Amino acid sequence: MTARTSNDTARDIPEATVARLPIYLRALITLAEDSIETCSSEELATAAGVNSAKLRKDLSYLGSYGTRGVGYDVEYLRYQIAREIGVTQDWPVVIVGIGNLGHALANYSGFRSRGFRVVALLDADPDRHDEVVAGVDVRPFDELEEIAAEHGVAIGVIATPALAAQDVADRMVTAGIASILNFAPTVLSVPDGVDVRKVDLSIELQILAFHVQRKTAASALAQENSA
Amino acid sequence: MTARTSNDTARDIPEATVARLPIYLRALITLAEDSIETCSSEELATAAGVNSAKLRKDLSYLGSYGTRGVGYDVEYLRYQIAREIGVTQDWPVVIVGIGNLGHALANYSGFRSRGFRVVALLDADPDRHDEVVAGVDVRPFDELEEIAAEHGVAIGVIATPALAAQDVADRMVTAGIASILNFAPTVLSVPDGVDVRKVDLSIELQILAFHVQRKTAASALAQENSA
DNA sequence: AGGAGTTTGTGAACGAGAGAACAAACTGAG
DNA sequence: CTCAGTTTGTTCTCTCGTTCACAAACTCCT
Repeated sequence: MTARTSNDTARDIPEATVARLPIYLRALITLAEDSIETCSSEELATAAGVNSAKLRKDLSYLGSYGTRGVGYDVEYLRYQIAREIGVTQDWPVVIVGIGNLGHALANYSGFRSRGFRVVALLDADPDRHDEVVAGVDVRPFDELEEIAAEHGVAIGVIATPALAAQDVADRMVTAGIASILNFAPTVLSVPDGVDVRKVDLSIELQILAFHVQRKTAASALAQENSA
Repeated sequence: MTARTSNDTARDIPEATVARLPIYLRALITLAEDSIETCSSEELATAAGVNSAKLRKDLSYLGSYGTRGVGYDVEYLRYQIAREIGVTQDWPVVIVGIGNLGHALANYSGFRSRGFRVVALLDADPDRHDEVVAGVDVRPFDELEEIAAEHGVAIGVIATPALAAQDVADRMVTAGIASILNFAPTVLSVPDGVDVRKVDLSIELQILAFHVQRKTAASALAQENSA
């Protein structure tokens, strides 16, 4: 997925593990809210919806933060994972495209609570400028470079229609944004070293539909055979 | 991911391949719109953002729909993939939770164009009932079973806050909905045979943040070494 | 102190997915 | 008809990820 460019000095953590760390983090936060101070790999795995062996192996890539015979200290492990992911620091983010989805993203509380701060909402449509969404000004798309430089933005979110997405991505790359979260239903082409993650709502539904169809086809066949 | 319950009579397609079929489908639709009648695996692979060998292997699970020395007929392959996924038929869908995200989902045109028809928007808040969003009535959550039965709903979308999500999922399962797309930041526990896919906005950002951090840490280190 | 009972961290087996490479099958020119 | 050129479908290998199983390390009770 992500291009490994430079020579990895840090021990590298498998991509599959990285994708699960935020899940563990959320589970730990929930446990902490319930005033639970210690948990076993089994308990944490259940809370995160994974196998306990997998959880232990994942955590072992970060270091040895548990105590045998006891388990993990919730607060301590929570901090270690947060530090590893990088959510102990503040991440300025720009969102481009203030349609329905852009609105939803701007209002999503899960961003702010994880250290992601929306510093600007950008839209090409002049009618939307000077609007205020979720306490943030909507600015002209042309100001992207300026805003990115000013706030040190490293992460950009694309919530435009498919047609505009590639242009937006190009401009983001020019502006020095090397990590992009793309909600537009398009394959983006970007230079090496730029990290793109894609979220596609209709693809998720299609995958579900495939499984539904397979299930119903299988049961119809079973019924036929038993007749 | 998905629990394989029944004895698979159909040749089974690897999960990784299933996840890519909708991408191929979209690429084919784009090609068709550009009046391209034939394409090679290389061209289609580029349009879909994958390796051509992987594409050919994926397609080979569906059957042998290409012609050696020629390539694939765009329209024919498009139909075959659509049929395999199941998007040639109509899929009634309910969305629960009409916040910002629910609104965005209800308005998302990519659903309707792929055969997903939103038959109802449900919300527990009585103030929202009889509102109309994207041409669809907002109904009380209590009517879930009734509506699901009436329209033969097989797929449910959860766009509620985290706290409500498990209850909603339980009710969906009771109502016979065995495929759930969950946008709430929670791990759902469901009986075997129920298929849950999760989309988590803040997790995607956290994964990006991890890579940014690693990149900047690596370059800082490189700079240090060269000094 | 010692032993029974837990629970972590990890080595090793296993399975799934990615990519290279090539034979099979087609087209079109001569 | 034959041969060169093209492109698919598939086999093989390698890498990555998952799971099992167990030694190491800790607690607590006697």
